Amino acid sequence: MAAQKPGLARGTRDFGPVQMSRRNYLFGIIRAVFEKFGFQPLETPAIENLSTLTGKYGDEGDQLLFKILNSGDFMKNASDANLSERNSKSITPEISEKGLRYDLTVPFARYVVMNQHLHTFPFKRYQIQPVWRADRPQKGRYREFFQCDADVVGTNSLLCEAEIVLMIKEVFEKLGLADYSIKLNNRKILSGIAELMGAPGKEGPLCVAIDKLDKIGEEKVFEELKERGFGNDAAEKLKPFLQLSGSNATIIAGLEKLLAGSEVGLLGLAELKEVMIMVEGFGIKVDQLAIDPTLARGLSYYTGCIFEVKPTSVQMGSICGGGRYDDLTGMFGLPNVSGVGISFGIDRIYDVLDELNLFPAESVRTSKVLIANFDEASAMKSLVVLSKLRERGIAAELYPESAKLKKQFTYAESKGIPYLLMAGESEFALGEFGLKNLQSGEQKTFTVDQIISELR
RNA sequence: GUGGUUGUAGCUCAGCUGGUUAGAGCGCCUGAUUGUGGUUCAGGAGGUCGCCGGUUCGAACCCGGUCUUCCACCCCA
Repeated sequence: MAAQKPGLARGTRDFGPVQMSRRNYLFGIIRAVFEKFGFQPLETPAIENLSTLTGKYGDEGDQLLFKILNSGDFMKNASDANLSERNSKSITPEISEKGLRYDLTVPFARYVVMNQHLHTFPFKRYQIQPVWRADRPQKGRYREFFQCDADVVGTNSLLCEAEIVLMIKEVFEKLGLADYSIKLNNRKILSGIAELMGAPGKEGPLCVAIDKLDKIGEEKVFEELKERGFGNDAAEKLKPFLQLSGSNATIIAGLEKLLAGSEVGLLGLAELKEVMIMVEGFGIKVDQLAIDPTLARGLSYYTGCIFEVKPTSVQMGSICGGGRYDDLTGMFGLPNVSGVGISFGIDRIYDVLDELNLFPAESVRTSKVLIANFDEASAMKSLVVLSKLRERGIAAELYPESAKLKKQFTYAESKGIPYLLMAGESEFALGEFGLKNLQSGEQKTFTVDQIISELR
């Protein structure tokens, strides 16, 4: 039988030792920051009931859900009508009731509602797990990728928003990434703009259109708005908003005037101002933070502040995003619990750091020393040495065969092991061993105890 | 989901208007060097040209389908 050719499912990747070392380095930094801000870990299943997932991400999102075929004879419940019409959309609920999670926020909301009794509010959790989207893959866009989320539910305090900004700053500072911007806006401001344009409640289409601003330009945005049913004077009303620029203070002052006729809009602005004041209150300057009233991104469940982080020196989509959602737990029967959160897209951050060569060399984990294997008897005696090294916390390994030294050297080098220990017959006779630094080529003779203090 | 694009050795890529045994560099393996790698030299292995089908006397090359990659749209981390 011909062997089948191995391959990966579209949009998925394997992560080798080097990649995993770097990914763990990223996870470690993000986790440490989350914990420092008082967030506690949580994990939820990869698989959720489709009823939990659908209707939370908008029509587009629903389309991108990976659905799981029912176990067993999944066709027995499929209706003849849908079968003969080959109607995929209406037959889906008949043959699939589970799906892969699309993000971590909705499963979190589900968890909160199911476990209200366990937690006192506000509840702060972080969650680092993969999510799946049946999107068409591109650079920085995968079908399986990890999100690193931190969310607070059960408080309306804008302190949470301010702390999110600080966490973003700290994570990227620790990663050595300086070229990025944190864009901040508020859904209520967008609602206000829609209201002033004479199309209250239509912030959805408005968002979609103005989000394309830097791609297609003002004129095309206006055209699109017209197509989507905005009135003729809508464009004129929108223009001044699009032209706002300058410092955050200038933009706030501008918004103050422009939004004067909209109660929601002013509410959103007040929230923005408070977040800015709180960030300032921490005594930390966040130069990357920029208020952008045209920032429209975010899933459909956002209702207040929205965030987006983009690298500025690398061609890449957002590497971090989030916002406040007032009604998510309400969809599962627990109303009046507001939440706000942030999600770091580790796979994109990885690509950005890789492109900018920002991974420290030490981020690759490997043994500190390789004990050369000269012959069976010496190898046997090396085992005690190996134990002693490991007892003292030194990652060490013995080459498993008495291969040629050249081969053992090559092995150590390719694995990035910095030291090679010569442990043959004569060394054991003397009780002293040659320790060679593979990078410098320098070799010195030590007793086992000296080796330990040398390598620690 | 729509339109386009890519696919040749482990890696980066050549391969003329279809014409015999498909090449290079790097890497890998062996030896020079029976216990000291990274340099040098000598040799060697490795490809059903993404997959399936079609046209043709003959296909890596042309055509169709499919998968994959990347790009645009859509949306997003």
